[in-house]
Amino acid sequence: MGLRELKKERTRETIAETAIRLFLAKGFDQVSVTEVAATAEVSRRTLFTYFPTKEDLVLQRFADHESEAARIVRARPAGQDPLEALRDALLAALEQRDPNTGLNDTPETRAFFQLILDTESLAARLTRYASRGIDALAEALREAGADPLTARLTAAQVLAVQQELTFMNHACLMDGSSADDRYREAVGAAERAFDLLRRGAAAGW
Amino acid sequence: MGLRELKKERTRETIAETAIRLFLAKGFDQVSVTEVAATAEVSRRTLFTYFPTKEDLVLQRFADHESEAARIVRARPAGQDPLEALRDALLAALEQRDPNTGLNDTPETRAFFQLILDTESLAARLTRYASRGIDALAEALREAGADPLTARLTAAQVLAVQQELTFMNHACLMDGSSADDRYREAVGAAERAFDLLRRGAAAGW
DNA sequence: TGCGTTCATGCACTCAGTCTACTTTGAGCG
DNA sequence: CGCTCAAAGTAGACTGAGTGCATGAACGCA
Repeated sequence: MGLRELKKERTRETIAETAIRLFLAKGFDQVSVTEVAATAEVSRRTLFTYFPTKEDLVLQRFADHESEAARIVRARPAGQDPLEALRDALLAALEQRDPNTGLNDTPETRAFFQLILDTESLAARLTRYASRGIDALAEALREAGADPLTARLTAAQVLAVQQELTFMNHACLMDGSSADDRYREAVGAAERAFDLLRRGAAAGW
Repeated sequence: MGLRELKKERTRETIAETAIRLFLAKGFDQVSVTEVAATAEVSRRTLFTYFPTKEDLVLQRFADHESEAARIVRARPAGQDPLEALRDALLAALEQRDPNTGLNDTPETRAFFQLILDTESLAARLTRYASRGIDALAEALREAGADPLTARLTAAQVLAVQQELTFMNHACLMDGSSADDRYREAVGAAERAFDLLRRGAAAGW
């Protein structure tokens, strides 16, 4: 990687970091793109070559995880069921307090989540990234042997449920629980969720 | 209802109708709010008192259906399972070629759907409305006796799956099928979807 | 060292959405 | 009726996001 690539990467990082810092401090709508650009010491125009919209300053990191679920399914051990692989990956992420699970209670992560939930345009775009992941996951499930219909339906269900679990974890943390307090419940909820996916609502009521 | 209310309602209708007509003819991004206002013969400012954003000119009708699923659960016959009620409602909607099922092949409805799917900002906002419905449906499921966790998870699953079914139906219609051609498959897909919800993925693979 | 390509910049522009101050008009009442 | 008030509409300026274009700076390579 040449010096050129390096500087680009660094500029990109600086811009996103600066933006998030300002947004956390003052609120997404209270900070203009012009202010972000000035603080990051680039021109407005440059900022927009790196990030197509203001929302992407915050969310582009999620875009990279768009097809995470599909990746997990493809990388599963031979013979393992896709749903099992997804469940295990989620449990592992919970154990590591992966921010994406909503179970990370460092002040920055909590504030970051809250920023997104408090800002309509950010929440909307995040939901959007999630639903793009459906296509990728459905494709992976087809490769795993599911018929196209089941693949799509299951993909939609899995991602919806994962997002919901994340929200619930975050909500608990914002209610005052520590991540460690919440951990057992979060694991229980995740297991219940995959139980629902595997065995259906009939099994639980 | 006084003359005042009447005129308000009429103005609202005129604006939305005009907007959609223009958007269908030229594309969402090719029509400015100013043009819509001028064509509808109101001021820009008036338009924005009726519709908070440009997207709402197209989508506000969906906002009203936000808690449709919750309503169906609450209105179900005594003793009937909520999932059954939702399935029956979906089957009935398919039979009536309800536009919300994606199974309506009048040129206007098809074009309308396509407009939304083709326009990133519209698609994003629509997804957003759908996920707002989760809260309402979860509440209704709790009233029906589900524990809070199961209620939320199930609500998320049901709405995700319904949206997916709608997309699939619309995609088939855009591929050239007539609504009647697609009807049987659509019913099958819906039944399969609720089967997945009720009995889980394990039952089908 | 020089040359072409890629990247950054400044500036002007369009368009969404808001604010303020002003005019119109339906509703209610004597 | 006509008066009056509040609700509704209007005009126009303003902020801020995002784009197009022409120009300048910096890297990579010979």
